[in-house]
Amino acid sequence: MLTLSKRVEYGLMAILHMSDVRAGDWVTAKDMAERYNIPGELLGKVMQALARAGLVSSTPGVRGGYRLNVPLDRMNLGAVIEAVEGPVLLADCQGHPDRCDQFHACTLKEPIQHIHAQLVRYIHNISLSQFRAPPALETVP
Amino acid sequence: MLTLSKRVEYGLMAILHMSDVRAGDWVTAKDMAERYNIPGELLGKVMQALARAGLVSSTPGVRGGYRLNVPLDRMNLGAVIEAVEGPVLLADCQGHPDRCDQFHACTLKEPIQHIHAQLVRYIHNISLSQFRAPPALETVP
DNA sequence: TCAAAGGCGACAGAATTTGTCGGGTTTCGA
DNA sequence: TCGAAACCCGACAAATTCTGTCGCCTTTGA
Repeated sequence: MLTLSKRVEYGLMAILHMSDVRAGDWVTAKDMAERYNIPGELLGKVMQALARAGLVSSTPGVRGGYRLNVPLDRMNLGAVIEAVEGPVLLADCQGHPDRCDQFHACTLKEPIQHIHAQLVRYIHNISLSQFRAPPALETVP
Repeated sequence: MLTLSKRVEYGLMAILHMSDVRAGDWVTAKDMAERYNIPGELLGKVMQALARAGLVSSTPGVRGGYRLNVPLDRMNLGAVIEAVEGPVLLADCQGHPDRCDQFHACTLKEPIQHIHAQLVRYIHNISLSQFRAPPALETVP
């Protein structure tokens, strides 16, 4: 709960990596997989998902690879999560209302939709540039 | 990802239920399980976790049960999640750094701690009174 | 024309979550 | 005083989800 999946982590690592490379250069999934010790085929799938969502561009062929399609500071955590895992659901009754044993007795349905909307907005406001900001300067009272 | 577990849902339903009952009345896990169609033993464990965290009081014995220990508007979502599932982790490398195949190559460690701290603060600011607020009045620009 | 790359679907293994069972301990009331 | 009803707790089985692997296809460029 509230834990990023491996796939999202891999996607974030790849995105950060690509943002370090000379703009316009193509980077292969294999390269990144080796560098970060990520299973190659899995990173491939994650990259394909990011490409489908338009966050990165891809080109096949022998000199192919991936590159960022959007500058880092215009990407956000919510977009990456949704690209890699599909829509965020706060409760799975939002996705599979049929498989919920609490159906009509449930007192959470409506409030969950409310909180869900807040949370989605929240994660879409977390810019990926925060992922390379200097360590948080916590305000200690 | 970002999905509330069944156990947290059950805990929330129980808390909302108890906040509806005359203050000071004891409610049994069995009663709530039947009313909301929740497996009894499971709800029992969830209630025990809430009790250990001090959110509810419990009393054994034939006229025993549970009751709220803290008024609804002073409870928050983060406290319930942590009571039921233990500490929130944004990445499981925070809990099991050993089992992370990316160890030193990982570029996410520090930023994740930063975002994690933000997120924990965020969910602790979601008051449970929001779970029975009227439907969200979205500000449409 | 061939090696190297992305694209995709199906599947096995691992891990987590959910639910069940059995046995305790405490309390109240008949 | 004794038993029913409740909380308490650990261990285990079942179900689900997540992770990782494999095979085959298409595209590109030297």
